[in-house]
Amino acid sequence: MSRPRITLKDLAKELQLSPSTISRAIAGHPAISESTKKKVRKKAEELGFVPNSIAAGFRKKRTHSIGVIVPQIDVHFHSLVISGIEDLAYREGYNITIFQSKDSIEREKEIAKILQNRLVEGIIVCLSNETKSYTHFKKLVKLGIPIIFYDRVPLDFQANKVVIDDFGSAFKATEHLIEQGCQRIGHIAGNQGASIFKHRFEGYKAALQAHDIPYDPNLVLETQNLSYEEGASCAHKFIALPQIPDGIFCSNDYTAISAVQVFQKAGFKVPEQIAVVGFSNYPISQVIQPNLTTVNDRAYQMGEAAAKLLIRQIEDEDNAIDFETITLKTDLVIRESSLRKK
Amino acid sequence: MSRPRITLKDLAKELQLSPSTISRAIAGHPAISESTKKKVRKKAEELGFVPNSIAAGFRKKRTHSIGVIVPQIDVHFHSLVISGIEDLAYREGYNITIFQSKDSIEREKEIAKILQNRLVEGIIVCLSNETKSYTHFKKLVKLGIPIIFYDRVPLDFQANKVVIDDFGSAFKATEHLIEQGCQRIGHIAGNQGASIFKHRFEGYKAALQAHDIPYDPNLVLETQNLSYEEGASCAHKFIALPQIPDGIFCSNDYTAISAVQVFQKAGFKVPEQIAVVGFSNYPISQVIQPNLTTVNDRAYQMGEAAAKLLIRQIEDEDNAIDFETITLKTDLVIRESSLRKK
DNA sequence: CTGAAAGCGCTTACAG
DNA sequence: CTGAAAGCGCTTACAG
Repeated sequence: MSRPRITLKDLAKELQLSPSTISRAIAGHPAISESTKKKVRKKAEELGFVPNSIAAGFRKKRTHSIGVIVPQIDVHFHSLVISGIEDLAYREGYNITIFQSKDSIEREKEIAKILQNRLVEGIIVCLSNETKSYTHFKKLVKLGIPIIFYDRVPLDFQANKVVIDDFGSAFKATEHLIEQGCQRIGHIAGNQGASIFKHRFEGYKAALQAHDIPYDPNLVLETQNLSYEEGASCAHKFIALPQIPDGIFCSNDYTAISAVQVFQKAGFKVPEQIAVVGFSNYPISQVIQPNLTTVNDRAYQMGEAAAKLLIRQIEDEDNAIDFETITLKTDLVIRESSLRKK
Repeated sequence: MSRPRITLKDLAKELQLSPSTISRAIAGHPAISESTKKKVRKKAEELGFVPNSIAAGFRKKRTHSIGVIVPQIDVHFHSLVISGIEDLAYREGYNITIFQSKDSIEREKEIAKILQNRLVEGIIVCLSNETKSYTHFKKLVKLGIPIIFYDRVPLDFQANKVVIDDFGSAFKATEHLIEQGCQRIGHIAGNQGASIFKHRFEGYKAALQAHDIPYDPNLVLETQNLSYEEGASCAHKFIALPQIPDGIFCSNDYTAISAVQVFQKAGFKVPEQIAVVGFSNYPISQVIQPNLTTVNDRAYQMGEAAAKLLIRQIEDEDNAIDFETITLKTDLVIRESSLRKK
């Protein structure tokens, strides 16, 4: 398909100048006279010269490429994060190369291996949910490639991380239910093996305590994946309790929405009889009836922050920066599903 | 950050062999003896040698990189397409570099300019909705870079395209409403400047005609962006008609969902009084009540098909392939919102 | 089976 | 202000 491309050398021959001069003229080097620059640019335009940035990058040992590893691109949270990464990277002159681990530790390891090859100057990762050890990433760090983790971050591993304040978000969400008059608040929890869900659970408990509401373990249901189906089954369990909760804090929007639907079908009014709060502010939360109160987890900003931090590390020549953890604030988006007082 | 990396030369010196031999041994060249290969691999492992694939790619004039330009990553349709592209590319040993045009023709042009630089071997594009002329892509084609368009594809421009059968999908969807007993079927249409929405409109009309139902222009409402808000306002207009439609075919799921909600709030039963069909099979369509009947537009398969076609073109050495258009089949996912007969 | 040499397309320290 | 030369880390046609 590709026909021979015009190179610096071709331009040089054509203009009776040295390749060095052409290179400098194209790059806008101050030592080159304006008249030469003009001549070179005109000829370059005429011949359709486009610098081969692979060659330049190879020479300068730069690719201006950032690797991104996500479990699954079409999960809305991740696509929003990627959008934030891309926007910031684009502004800063970097491009992003994306890989999906498909939540498989094997594939994540393969990808990590590929990325040893100098294709990217740094990496942004959300761990697969199978990942328990981080040796494949340690190898990359050892090779001098900076890595930023976001959302699902490694625990026992010194690294750069961007996370949200899960504890504080859960605290605020639960407190909001209390302020709406709820006294018996349930919690649909994510897998407690993951720190983010543990922190949310703890924020929930702390809010109860802060308001002198006794903690009742029967009101907390742990799920595997916070799936739509699990949300429904949790809701059925809540209904089957001797005394039904009057408020539910859910660790994501899917479970919150399916719980709302189960409650409604069973004849309970949301929010009047049971108020519900979700987590993540998925687009769907503003579409279902009633609109769902939820925590805006700032996925886009998380992507921006991760990219900004990574680029800073890449360009930090004297390697002065140690590891850094950025915690992003969230806000509670109050909608109809929890609003009893107007 | 980066410490000096081990190169072929280092390995060669260490093992008293020539760089050529090392290169061949690592690549598994058949001419090299097994014993040498074993020695080289052992030493490579020991010193942590990782081939610099940028250097190799530069030398071989290959990057194994595919560029993808989408309007917006966090639009579910596009993230699903990207997921399909990534999966296929990964299997074939390519990586994907992603850019967002943000539906801005300016940004799309900038990106096209960047991609002249030999970073990628081919490009997959969904046009920005501002794009009317294709000179920026023609330049890339002239440079020998293969391009595949998907979904929003250029009309008056010879190119490789992957699309779905919009006409046939709309026909099937409308016919389904007729089979459910609808006799007065409305249509919420997308911007008729876009071919995909025009084809859907035409499929709708053709189905009516095929079943001897007169076409009534009052039952067709054109929108700008098929937004949730526009869907609601269309629904209000339908309600205000002297005679309300008993079925609606919508060009996407957002408008379908908001229409359903407006109808329900106004006291109409869906599907009993008004049956509704959407388009795209967004995740939300299986969550809202009633579940939405919709056209599965095979976004993931579209990504796979585009990547497959592109890689074929990249690897088609003698440039034997002319332009190609792939039309994917869709299927109608029948759910509660249109199902009157059980 | 192994090696010496050339070269991919740039950039840049050095020299003038 | 411009040029000659070296080199980034590989691969490969050619030679033996």
